[in-house]
Amino acid sequence: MFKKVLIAEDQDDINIGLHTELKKLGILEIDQVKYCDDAYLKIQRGIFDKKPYDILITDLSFEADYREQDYKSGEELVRVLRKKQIEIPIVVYSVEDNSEKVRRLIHTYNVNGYVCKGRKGTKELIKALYHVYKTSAKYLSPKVANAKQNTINNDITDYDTLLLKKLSEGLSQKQISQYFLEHEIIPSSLSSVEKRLNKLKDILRANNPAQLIAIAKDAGFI
Amino acid sequence: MFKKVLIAEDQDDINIGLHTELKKLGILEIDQVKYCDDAYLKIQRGIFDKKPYDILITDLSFEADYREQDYKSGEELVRVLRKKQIEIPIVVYSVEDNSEKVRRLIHTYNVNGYVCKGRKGTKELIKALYHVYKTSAKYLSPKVANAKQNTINNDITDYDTLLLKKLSEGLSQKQISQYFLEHEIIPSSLSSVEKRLNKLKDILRANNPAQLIAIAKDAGFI
DNA sequence: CTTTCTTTTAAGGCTTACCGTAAAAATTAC
DNA sequence: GTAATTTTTACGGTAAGCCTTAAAAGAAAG
Repeated sequence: MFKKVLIAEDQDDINIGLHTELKKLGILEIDQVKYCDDAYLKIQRGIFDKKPYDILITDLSFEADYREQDYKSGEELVRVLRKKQIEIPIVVYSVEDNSEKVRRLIHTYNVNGYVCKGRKGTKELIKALYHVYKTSAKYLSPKVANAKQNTINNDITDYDTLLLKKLSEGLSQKQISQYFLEHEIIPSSLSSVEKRLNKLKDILRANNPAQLIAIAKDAGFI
Repeated sequence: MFKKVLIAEDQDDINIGLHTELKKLGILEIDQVKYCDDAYLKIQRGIFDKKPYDILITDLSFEADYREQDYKSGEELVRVLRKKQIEIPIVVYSVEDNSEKVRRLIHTYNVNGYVCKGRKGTKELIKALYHVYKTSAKYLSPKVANAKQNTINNDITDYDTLLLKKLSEGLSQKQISQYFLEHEIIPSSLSSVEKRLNKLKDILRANNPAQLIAIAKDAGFI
């Protein structure tokens, strides 16, 4: 099994829980950090000292506080690691279950596993660790197993989330069109904004902008 | 200190973490449930057996799964307990930090403490437990300490929240008026719905229904 | 009971959203 | 290069939301 593990997770109760469980697996070196910047530094340090971590377990969302951070989320941490060619095995451990995000992490950043926190989160995490240790295949929680296929992509794009965000900020469709024009985001015409919004209402089964925002908020797009 | 504690929390890693920490405090009987229904039954059973729990620590959000539940959230659990006159001390332990929800829990359901999960969540929870054990005052995490005042948002009535809810469900103003008429909620006219919505937009500083829903969601009214 | 005040309802013009159609521009295919 | 396809933009009519004014109904005061 892995011997030297780094956990990036800001919630302290989860840290205690994970520490308790991983110790039971016989993992001796378990380092835990509450900020992504610390994780990055520790990983770099490990490489420098020729004692690299065997695996990184990271959350996605980290609460912002007084400490200024370069990397504010697990995704940013993963991005910089891969960008710097640091090929440490990574398992993401998060409550998020948005397929698009999972797909991105798996395919773009080549993370080795994605485990959803929940009633059986730690059990699945342990399964994922064994899985990643033994095989080269990706481990995915049952909840997000469908994210493996990189094909079906009728999901929500960055353009869409920006659109929803602007709508939730009180801009009219006309104003959004104007905003897109000014910020050179294409398509920017009122018609296009309308069309996109229509598609979103179709996908999210909303009758009007108000319900659209309600659903988008609940689903976590904005 | 409390001797018999019940924890309602669905995430298993947090359960392990809390168990580890509370055991250190010398609490002998720590029961943990992953569903609100189970929490309710256990509390009832404790009273029936004349061995009631000293305190309930509960999360707010519970993930829905195959098991059908009567009480689907911590708030519903708290509501039914207070409705049945079960005056067990309660500390809510959640990631949510919106003041309106905290205010509602504190004032309407008379919970004894509200602790935000986070980097120092368990430490604060322990502080809250001591606080509730020793005093009759409410314990609030620093993040939500401002929720103590019950003054600010008294303008928003039950009528308003229903209105916002219906709006978020995709009903047009006309349909909401119709709904009110059918359910004998007064005022029900389209004009009145408009007027009230206008006032809400004024209070919550929203430009249009979409932003209104966004703000209401964030503030926890719906 | 009458007057006064507040709340509720009604009606108008005016703006924004919604929906279909179609032209213009950009991609892709040939 | 042209033709075909998709994407983006434009326009027009209907519905919904927005805003003001004012009448009708209810509640409070004399």
